[in-house]
Amino acid sequence: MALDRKDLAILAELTTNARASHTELANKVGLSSTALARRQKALEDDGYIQAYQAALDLAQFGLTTTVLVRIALESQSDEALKAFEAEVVKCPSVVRCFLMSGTDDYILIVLARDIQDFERIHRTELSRLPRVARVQSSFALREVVNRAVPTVVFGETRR
Amino acid sequence: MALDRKDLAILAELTTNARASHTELANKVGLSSTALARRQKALEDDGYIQAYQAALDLAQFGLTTTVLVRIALESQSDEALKAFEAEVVKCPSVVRCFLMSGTDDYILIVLARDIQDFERIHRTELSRLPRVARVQSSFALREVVNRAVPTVVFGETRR
DNA sequence: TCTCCTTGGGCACACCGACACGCATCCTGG
DNA sequence: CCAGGATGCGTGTCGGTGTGCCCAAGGAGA
Repeated sequence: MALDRKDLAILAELTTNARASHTELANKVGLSSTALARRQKALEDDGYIQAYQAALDLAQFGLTTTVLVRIALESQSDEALKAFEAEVVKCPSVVRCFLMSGTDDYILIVLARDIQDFERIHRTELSRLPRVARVQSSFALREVVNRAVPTVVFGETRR
Repeated sequence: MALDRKDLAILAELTTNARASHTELANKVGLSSTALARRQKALEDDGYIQAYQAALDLAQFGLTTTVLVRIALESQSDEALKAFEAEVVKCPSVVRCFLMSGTDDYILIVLARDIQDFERIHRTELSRLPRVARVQSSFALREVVNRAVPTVVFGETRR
């Protein structure tokens, strides 16, 4: 299935206003409400739209500190990876975890209230992860770009 | 303003089903639709809920490769930072960019179709960024955790 | 060239549900 | 005992959503 510009316009709008009604979207895209409803349903059924979710302001919850954590394991054996991953998914402050190529085995993104809070997270969550050989933390001083979807998606021109 | 468990339950549910109706949410949380409507509006007005957005399946768009890019600048002067940041926000394949403490100046998260596509991005987007001294790329082999909101948010117990 | 068929769009309508309001109740704290 | 805040119920109105039908455009085949 290929997407045309109107599909991309629908997706671009829904990534901003997920609760927009059919008529509302139809006006912005330049379609009738029924044609738009068909397209939107197709985008959902074909899996382009995974879900509709509320975006929370994490700063409002006091989570203003982002930390990148590099973790190297004692060994890269399959058993060690499985043991580590089974535990890291339980860490409540971890929002992302990548298994990486290169020297570092894993990279985590951790959200904390402040530096003191990260010390607590380091002690209660990270240091309890199994098979860890080395942990290296870097603090994010500022977030320059934060997009859910790369703009390249909406720039494609098919059809 | 403090949030109680019901507020957190509302937020937890809305981060999954942003289009849920008042009655639907009310049943899950254990409130009447009118009490829920008041709370939801308060959460929006107080800024806890920033927006409602559709989550796209980026793999459906062919973006299956995540790359972490470490960038060091020639100098950390304010002018160099500003020049770099003004350009990096224009890169269509960059989804996140942090100004970091420590040795690396910036860390980017880039989404690409595959390794060949990242070569193109490296050539057309990254290598054109100003004041760059060193670029180091690491490929994510797998995404172990990917959460929009840390689970710690919903575990708080106030009131 | 003509015709058939498919695909996508628009119009109209009817139904169902959501949303907002008013009011009574309850609980808690002063 | 009272006052304020929060809840729940009921109701009415409004809007969205889904359906059926028709139309236009384009492609395939005879």
